[in-house]
Amino acid sequence: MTSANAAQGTGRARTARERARTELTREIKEEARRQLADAGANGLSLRAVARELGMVSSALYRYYPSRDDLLTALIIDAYDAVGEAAERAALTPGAPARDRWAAACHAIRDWARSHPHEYALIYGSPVPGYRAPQSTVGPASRVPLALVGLVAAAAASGELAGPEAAGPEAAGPGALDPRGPVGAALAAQATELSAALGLTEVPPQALVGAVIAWTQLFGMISFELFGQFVGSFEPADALFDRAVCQLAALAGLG
Amino acid sequence: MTSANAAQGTGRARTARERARTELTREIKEEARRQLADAGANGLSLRAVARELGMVSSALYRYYPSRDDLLTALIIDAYDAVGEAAERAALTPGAPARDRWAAACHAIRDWARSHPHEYALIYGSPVPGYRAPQSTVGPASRVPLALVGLVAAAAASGELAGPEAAGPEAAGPGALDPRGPVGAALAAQATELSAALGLTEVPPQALVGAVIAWTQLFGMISFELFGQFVGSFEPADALFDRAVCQLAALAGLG
DNA sequence: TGTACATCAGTGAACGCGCGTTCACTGATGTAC
DNA sequence: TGTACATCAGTGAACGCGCGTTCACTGATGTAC
Repeated sequence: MTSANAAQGTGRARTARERARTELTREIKEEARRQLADAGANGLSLRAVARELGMVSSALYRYYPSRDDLLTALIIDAYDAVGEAAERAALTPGAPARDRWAAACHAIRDWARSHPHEYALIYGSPVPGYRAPQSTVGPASRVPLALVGLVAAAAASGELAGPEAAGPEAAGPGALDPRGPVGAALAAQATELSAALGLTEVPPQALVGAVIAWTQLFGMISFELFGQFVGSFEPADALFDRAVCQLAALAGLG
Repeated sequence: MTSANAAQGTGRARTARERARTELTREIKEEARRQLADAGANGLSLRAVARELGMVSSALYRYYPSRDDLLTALIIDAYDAVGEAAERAALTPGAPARDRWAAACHAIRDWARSHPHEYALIYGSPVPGYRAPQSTVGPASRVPLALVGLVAAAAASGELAGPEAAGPEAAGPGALDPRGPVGAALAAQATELSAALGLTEVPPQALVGAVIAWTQLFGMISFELFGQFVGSFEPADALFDRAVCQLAALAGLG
């Protein structure tokens, strides 16, 4: 480990080749991200990336075996970036669950607004002809896991509002009750999922509430970024804030 | 008006040319929709459409002056189709508002599931390089109008649950209250919008609730169609049903 | 009813462009002795 | 420390493909007299 050219984790020396390789890999992805903005995922072109980097197109094949592999790398990076933002905001220890929830929602929205094309890449229409490989699944689940984890933590600490806290009228029409116990089919899916996640202490209706809130959150962000609010609720800040409060209530954090 | 070749609305005679033209216009859009499925909006190609119809590509320019105009026609058709489905379900007279709400939500989801590529075209990531013209705005607002109209009708008939019906705990933390009065910024946007729509009788928080519910609805459908539920809540029927009930409550129809 | 003219749908060739991927190669960097 | 060999990043040409759009044209359909 001779200072300058020591490898980060291992003690192996990093050769100039290795350094050049990581650097160029980074530059390729950076340029590709820039091109997502102009042309979208379908329009991402190895030739254009190479051209912009001053290389010949065939040289890129030393770094990514195909266009789809480059796309996969971008997708994983994007999921990791938004996932990390959500985790960082959600896992602030000490703060009440409700505040952590709001912080996570805002962190996700902020990331989406500052990276709209990467957001579209992962939460927009599927890229035709592209099948996401297994390696994207882990990164993709970081955001929902962070949100569900929040609810699980609240359940563990007794912060979670049960259905009995929902007031008299919420106890009304049985299965239609939006905050009451979930139906059998849904409960089965929920318990299976929470078992898979190792979160057995979270009650099914809270998990379901968190998942529904998760979809709402991204519905809101997608409408904002994809232009459905043009001419009505734009800017969408106030609408978003209110939705976040409602979501917290749905997830039992209200 | 000599029976067979009388024009539909006007009394003008329809020539063979006119009939051929409407027929081919229909066939072009039909084939283009088929290609959306394979290649997505970016991949929609005039040449491929022409090839499939047994025409030469330049012939299509008699029908659409450019690729983007064909895309616009598809977008308008899609908005109209989902809008009509929503209206038909929402405007059933007599039924209670809550049921009409659920019917509209299910009608929209059903349309989306049976036309996933058209759904992606209008609610997915924006097509790079394509600017939606003004003519799409009217069709695009049919769905939100149908939903807001439902809430407005409920308000007019006294069916709408006010904030006071939300139970003791909902009256809690002032501005954070998810069902209480909306803040000033949001109220201003809401009243401006309802004035523009000519729906002055609907209170701002009900309008805001309807809009938030609208975003949630499409968040749910997008996640279902775009694959975010793969491996967890799939099929999403039970989750969707529950979300719809919660949405009705948020919109004041619960 | 028949004829002369106008309209317009569809053809075929062309322009100029971009794409992903393969392959044999040169020459620089790294490694084992 | 120096040399022989192996590794591998990047080149340049090529393959075969598809695209949107323009343009001069042919020939069928429609219309006015």
